[in-house]
Amino acid sequence: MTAAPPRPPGRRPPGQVRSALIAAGLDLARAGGPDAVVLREATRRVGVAPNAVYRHFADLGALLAGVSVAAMGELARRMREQVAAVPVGGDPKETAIARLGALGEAYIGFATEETGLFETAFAVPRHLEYAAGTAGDGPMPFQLLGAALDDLVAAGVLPAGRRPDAEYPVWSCVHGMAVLVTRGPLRDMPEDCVRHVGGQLFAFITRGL
Amino acid sequence: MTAAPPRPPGRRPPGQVRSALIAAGLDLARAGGPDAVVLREATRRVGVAPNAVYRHFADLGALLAGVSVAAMGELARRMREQVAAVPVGGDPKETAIARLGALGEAYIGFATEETGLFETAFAVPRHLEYAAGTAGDGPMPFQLLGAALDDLVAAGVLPAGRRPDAEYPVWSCVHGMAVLVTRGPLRDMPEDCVRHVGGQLFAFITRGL
DNA sequence: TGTACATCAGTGAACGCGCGTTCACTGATGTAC
DNA sequence: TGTACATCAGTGAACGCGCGTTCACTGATGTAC
Repeated sequence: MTAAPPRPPGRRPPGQVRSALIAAGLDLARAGGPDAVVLREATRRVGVAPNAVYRHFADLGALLAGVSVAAMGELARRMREQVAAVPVGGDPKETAIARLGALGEAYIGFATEETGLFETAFAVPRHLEYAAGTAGDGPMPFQLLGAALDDLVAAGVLPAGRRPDAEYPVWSCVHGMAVLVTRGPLRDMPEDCVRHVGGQLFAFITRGL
Repeated sequence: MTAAPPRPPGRRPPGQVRSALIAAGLDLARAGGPDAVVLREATRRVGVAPNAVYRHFADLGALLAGVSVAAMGELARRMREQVAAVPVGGDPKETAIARLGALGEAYIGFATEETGLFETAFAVPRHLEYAAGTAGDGPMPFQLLGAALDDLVAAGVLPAGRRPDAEYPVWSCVHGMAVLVTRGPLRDMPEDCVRHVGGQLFAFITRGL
């Protein structure tokens, strides 16, 4: 687990060590959450001396921040995928609602299946990236939710007067359930029960909008 | 910060060291969350040798669990207080709704003002205590929410058919907002903005019920 | 009432651990003349 | 085209730190006879 394939010491192609450190950090985060992202272990996995990190990051915090952003990008990627899989061409109202549901399912699915990454994504304050939108190769979760809500308004499901700041209640619901179910008191609720509660939550949200 | 008043070494009244360790752990948790609950620092504050802990707890995990339960009890106490402050005798519907609002406000207030304790309360899985109800000197948060929902049914606000498991969506909403606002991406949202979003969330919940 | 003894909450000293970080260095790469 | 030199990504060794835990101990408290 701690050994990297034996590598001749020396210089690597530019940028490779940096991205390898992020990747190793992601693996550590996947397995153990943000606290498991540890400088020395990351360097061991990359096959590099511990202090080599400082050529690419100011300190451990900077590395962790990079890992956190990557984890958030991974969540966003998954949300984008799942929303893109919603069939188009049917009733616009139903399509818009289904898109919102797909976002929520992706969010909770990611939290459930990749709990360590999920935690890591929220472990470091990265206000700028979240607000500005694209930290990866596409819109981030908050923007995706905003777009889905705009669709709901366009489809006539959500009254325009309730649109402003509607992100927050919806996000709160879904994030709260994700946290309660993965790290909170509901953490070992059986899976079908989680599914049931998830469906209930979705009904609750659509009523609330 | 690390010094305790000089104390003659030796035996203390029974149970005192144990509760002092929990109290010291709570102080550490208050200031720095669950990761700050550290065995040696707790013993320093109590004025006792580090290994004295093992007379009262199996290990650090057991101490942390005790601190966690105490923190959860503190949250519950605050919720009970705030719900008891809701004036009675008016319209039963409005009273029942106001009680639910008081619970939510207490929850988010606690998360905001005592973020370290809030995190610590949820840091350790204590399924038994949560499920069984009273870990402190009164009902725990989950039971309080259940009672408030029962009141809503009795007052005719919440249709009885939607009562079963209604705890989960509501809890998710409130918990999610508490997390997002204290440790999540919204962590340094200005206070009046948080208040606004909180009100919006409450409206969202009452619509959803 | 007095005495022997078990219990038990405390002590001091030490253990090994893995961590983040700093230092002075080396040697390859790329650039200026 | 060749040579001197700056840049920079890597190295090995060491630093101090605070942690959780274990060990053999001591001395007061409470109990049995």
